[in-house]
Amino acid sequence: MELGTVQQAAVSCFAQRGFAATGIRELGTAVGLNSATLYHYVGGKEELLVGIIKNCLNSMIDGASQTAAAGADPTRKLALLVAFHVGFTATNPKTSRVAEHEMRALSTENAAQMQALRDSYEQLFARVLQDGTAQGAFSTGDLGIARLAMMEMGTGVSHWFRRDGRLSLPEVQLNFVALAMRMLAVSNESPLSRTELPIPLVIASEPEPKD
Amino acid sequence: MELGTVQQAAVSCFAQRGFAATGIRELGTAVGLNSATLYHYVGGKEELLVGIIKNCLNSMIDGASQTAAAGADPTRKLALLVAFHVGFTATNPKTSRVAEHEMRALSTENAAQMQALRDSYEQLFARVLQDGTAQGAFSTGDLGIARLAMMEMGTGVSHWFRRDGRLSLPEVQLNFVALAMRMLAVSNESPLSRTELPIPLVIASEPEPKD
Amino acid sequence: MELGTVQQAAVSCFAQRGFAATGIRELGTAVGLNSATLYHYVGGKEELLVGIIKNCLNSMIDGASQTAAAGADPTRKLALLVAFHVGFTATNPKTSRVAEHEMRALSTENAAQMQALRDSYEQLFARVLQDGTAQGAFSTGDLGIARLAMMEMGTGVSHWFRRDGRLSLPEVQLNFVALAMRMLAVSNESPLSRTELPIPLVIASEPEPKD
Amino acid sequence: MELGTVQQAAVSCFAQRGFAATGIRELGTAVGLNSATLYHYVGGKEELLVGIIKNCLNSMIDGASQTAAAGADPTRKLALLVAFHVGFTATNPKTSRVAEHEMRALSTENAAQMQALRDSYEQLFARVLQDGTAQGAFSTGDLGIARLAMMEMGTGVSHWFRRDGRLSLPEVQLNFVALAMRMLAVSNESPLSRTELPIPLVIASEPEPKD
DNA sequence: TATGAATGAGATTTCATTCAT
DNA sequence: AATGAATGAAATCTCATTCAT
Repeated sequence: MELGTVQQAAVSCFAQRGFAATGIRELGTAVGLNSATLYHYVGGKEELLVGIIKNCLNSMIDGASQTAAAGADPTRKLALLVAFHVGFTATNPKTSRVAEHEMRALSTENAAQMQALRDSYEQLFARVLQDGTAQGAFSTGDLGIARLAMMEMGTGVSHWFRRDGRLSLPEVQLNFVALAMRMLAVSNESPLSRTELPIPLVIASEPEPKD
Repeated sequence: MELGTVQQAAVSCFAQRGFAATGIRELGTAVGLNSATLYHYVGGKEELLVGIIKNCLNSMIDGASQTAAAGADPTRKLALLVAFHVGFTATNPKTSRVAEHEMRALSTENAAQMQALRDSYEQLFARVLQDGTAQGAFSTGDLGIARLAMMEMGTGVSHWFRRDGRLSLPEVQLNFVALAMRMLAVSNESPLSRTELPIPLVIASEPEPKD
Repeated sequence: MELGTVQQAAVSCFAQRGFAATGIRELGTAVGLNSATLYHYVGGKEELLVGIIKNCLNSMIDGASQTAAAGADPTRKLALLVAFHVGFTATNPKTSRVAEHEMRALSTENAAQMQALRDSYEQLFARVLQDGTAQGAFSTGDLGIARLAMMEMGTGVSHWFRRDGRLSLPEVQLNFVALAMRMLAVSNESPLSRTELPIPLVIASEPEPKD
Repeated sequence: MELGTVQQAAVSCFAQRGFAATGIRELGTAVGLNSATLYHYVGGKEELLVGIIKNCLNSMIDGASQTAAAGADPTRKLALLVAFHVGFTATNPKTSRVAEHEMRALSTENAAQMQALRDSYEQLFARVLQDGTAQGAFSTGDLGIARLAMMEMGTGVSHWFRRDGRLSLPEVQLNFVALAMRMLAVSNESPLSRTELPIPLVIASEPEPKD
């Protein structure tokens, strides 16, 4: 029995019913383990959640950092970030959702640590937007609103994207890049070709889509 | 003791801690009532939540319908809808959030009823988008994505808007209208003047911002 | 259902099996209450124990203070204290035992509070012994040892005294007074007549002897 | 890894927190062993306790028998027994305490066996007291009470004696002998010289004082 | 000799809810 | 309108113990 398996079951339940509404026995049943045995693998319900969120946010930070580094100018950097964000969210929808709105279930201490990670991630976007604005590449009414709107839009992908849906992931990514470019009044709507899109990875805690 | 007061306390707790993590005794304490007394006002924990969500969605549907009716063409209709959505969400942030993601806590039956209401609301947007596209007023990669992105963006407002923040509500509304127009390749970014913006109402279940 | 009844059941169990080995369900059964209902009366297992110990020690302090005040000189004061201590212990044997050696089960905070009370009680004896020694009324090898031995002796009564045993309580009290007098080299072995003995009270938490 | 080491750790925990409140994993940690490994050395939690108590009581019986045998008359025999009892208790305070009041944690069967051993030990004192009384060497109000008081007094030593305290062990022993002599109205308060005092041994299960 | 994995039973405590008053 | 008392069910977590390795 691997930790990832337990995390997958947990994410599956947490995403559907919520952390507080999910019992630890339920999780045990889901992975075929006695509830007491779960405590062998994870120290407790909160530790389990912390582990999931921490892994998720670290993957996001690492992935976004590396992706953005490949962009030569702010416009391309931002396009890559948007594509990454959408890609990650679409590829790890349940983990993303759990990482986003079960932070309130954490104790003060853990919540602070996780919030710091999330802030790091959002800073990656904020910095590129600032750089681009400073260089005159972007133009928008309010920079803060644009950033928030863009991130929220991408995050929302987790609610509706289906791997076998009408649009493929690259199509969705390109669509969002185009929306972002318009929001920032960039003339070239397609700074990225399809082959340049970052290819997202499935992280350990993401359950099979059917779960 | 009025029902609205109880709902406000409930929304305050549900928005912060979540429905499942909020105890009925906690709510009693919050409004200065014995937990048993709450059962005089609300039939139970789920009924309380249902009442809140139903009121909220009905207000949204009514408000959006009336607002959109005032628009002469699809472009103005959509602008009004976006402004309304942002306005409602910013004015009733906690109730909106609860209505959005505590639906999973409902029993199958209640969940279906509420989902039907939400679908009605989203249909208002979908119809205008379709009309406008048919008339050649809008142009975008994918209509479904554009709609989802627009709604998600607006919903996200509940997470960060503050009445005493850097931007006033009308400013935020106009900003979002502009973003939407760009997303749909409408040439006129400002189809609405500030005086034409719908003025949102605070609904009964929305607690004071400080709560 | 009264608090005293719950305390009696608790003391009965704690004295026999120990605090840690006694389940809260067991207590519920003993008083004919659902385990959840117990939390209506006592806030928790530890609060229950704290309540018992606090009552017991306060009764001891009050009783001993008042009793000693009736003695004119150190010799009579000490005789009265010994008689009181033996009387209290014999009358409330189970509560005494619980109050004595389940203090280790308390949290640091509660333990400190209770220890302070116990110290107050022991000070009553220490002060009289010092006064008597200063006045030349007592003579013994080591004052500290004499005090500890005397108290331990009296406490031990809880292990063997039976109300219907070979010796009546006044007889036991007089016996212990005599032992104490000898230990302190007081010439008069019987400074108290039988009618002067303090008559101990049964405190609320002490269960019926048969329990 | 030796059995004695495990017993020492166990006694240390049992004396401090009590048998029921001490986990077997806790013991494992204390001796640097996996909890499963403990089952190689001791058959289980109760067997561990039984082993400790049995060793302790056997040491007491053997030591007291041999010590008493060296006394020529009841007075000296009793003085030696008191000195031994105090010495043993002061030298093995934690094991003594555990052996005394964790017997209640044993199953009926084991409890009966251990009680039989304890009875043997107490009989050693009872017999000497009877002999001495028959010979007119002792005089006291009630023989049973005197015996119980004497033993309790000695047992209490485990609560306060410190090897580096104000009084050395021989001093304490002589003090208690004197108290006992007075309690029995023996004219010679010091039937034993300091060199005649029994020198107690540290038994295998007694942990280092600092533990 | 030593251990990680596993578990059934049971620990304390909280929950939403009902009901007599 | 309001509440204290009561409860069955379920929550999280710990326990002593076993067993394959």
